[in-house]
Amino acid sequence: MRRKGAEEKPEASAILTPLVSWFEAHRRVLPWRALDLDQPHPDPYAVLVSELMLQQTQVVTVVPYFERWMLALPTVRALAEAPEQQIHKLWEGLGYYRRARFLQAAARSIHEQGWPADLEGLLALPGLGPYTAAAIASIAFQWPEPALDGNAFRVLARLLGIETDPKDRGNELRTWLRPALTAHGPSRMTQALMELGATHCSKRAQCDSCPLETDCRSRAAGTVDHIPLVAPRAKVRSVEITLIAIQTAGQYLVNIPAPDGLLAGLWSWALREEIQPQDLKAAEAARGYRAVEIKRWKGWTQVYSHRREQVTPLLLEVEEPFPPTENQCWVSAQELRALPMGRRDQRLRDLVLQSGEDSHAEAAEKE
DNA sequence: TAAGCGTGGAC
DNA sequence: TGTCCAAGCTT
Repeated sequence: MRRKGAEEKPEASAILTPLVSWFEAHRRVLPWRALDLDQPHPDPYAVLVSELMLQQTQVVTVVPYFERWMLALPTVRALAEAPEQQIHKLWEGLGYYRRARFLQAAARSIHEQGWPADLEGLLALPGLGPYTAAAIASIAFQWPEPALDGNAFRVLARLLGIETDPKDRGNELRTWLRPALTAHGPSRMTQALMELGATHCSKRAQCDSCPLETDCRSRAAGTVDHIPLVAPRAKVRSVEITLIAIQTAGQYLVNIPAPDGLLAGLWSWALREEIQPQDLKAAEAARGYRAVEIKRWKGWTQVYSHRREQVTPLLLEVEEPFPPTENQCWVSAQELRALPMGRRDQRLRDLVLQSGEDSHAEAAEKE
């Protein structure tokens, strides 16, 4: 009896040959990408950094972060020895901030024990899952380990006409793909698949200029737009929050980073959930200080992966600093600027500091 | 196993 | 002012 699927597939190295020549003709220049894809990468650390940054993040977003990171922390050792505040500042705005800490933990492991000698060793590094470990194996070290990201799954599902969720067939697809890595070069083959998925074979496919068009089963069957099958997503919870900057005499009250949870490792403003701005004064008075509202800006919607916030930003002033709670402290404007914050809190920081500059300018004009 | 974890691009 | 998704991983 034939097992459905596996035996019916064409040989990978043959069917993917046009993809390789297309890639060599059209491949993008990326700051982490080696020129010679036949050799091990001259800087495996650059591959490690890029792959962590690229998790769930588009190339165009990563490029400037990668450039800054490599200038500031050009080696495994530099990263291993860097203060946590620095790595979060370099990561500020990129999202999924756990990745920055995982990256440093991985660098510390490599600094102490050297690079792993096999895929299993890479997989044991913090922050490296099946995709990232295989990507580093193939791109940095030329080991024939197929790296299947969303792009590769989409390309292969369409090429082979897989109408179920291709992520459920990862082992089978990796086994099928491995000979193509050996034949065409692990680094080249891995990057060619992802590059096609990111450019031509994206969600809205551009089949006319695809090097695999003639062999693509979903193209022949007219099912390109229905493949890959995607699992339904979880609902996003909506909350209303008031985001509060409290200032006095050039000092600002901020929350010290939490060790886990949303925006872990980042600084933030005081925040009241489900409290309407008009009720805020009473709420603040109950905490033992009297605040004067200086400014209230137009709100916005802050979207996270699993949470949606209606943000009302507010600037309050107190007459003198009061003792902060355990997880808060007062900082100067200069210190404030240096703190790593998520986008929501960056946004209020920009408003507050701009407001401060404006009032100074007004004061200067009146003199 | 399913939920938690950010942000911005493309439409 | 919405939806879908991106070079996914951890717990």
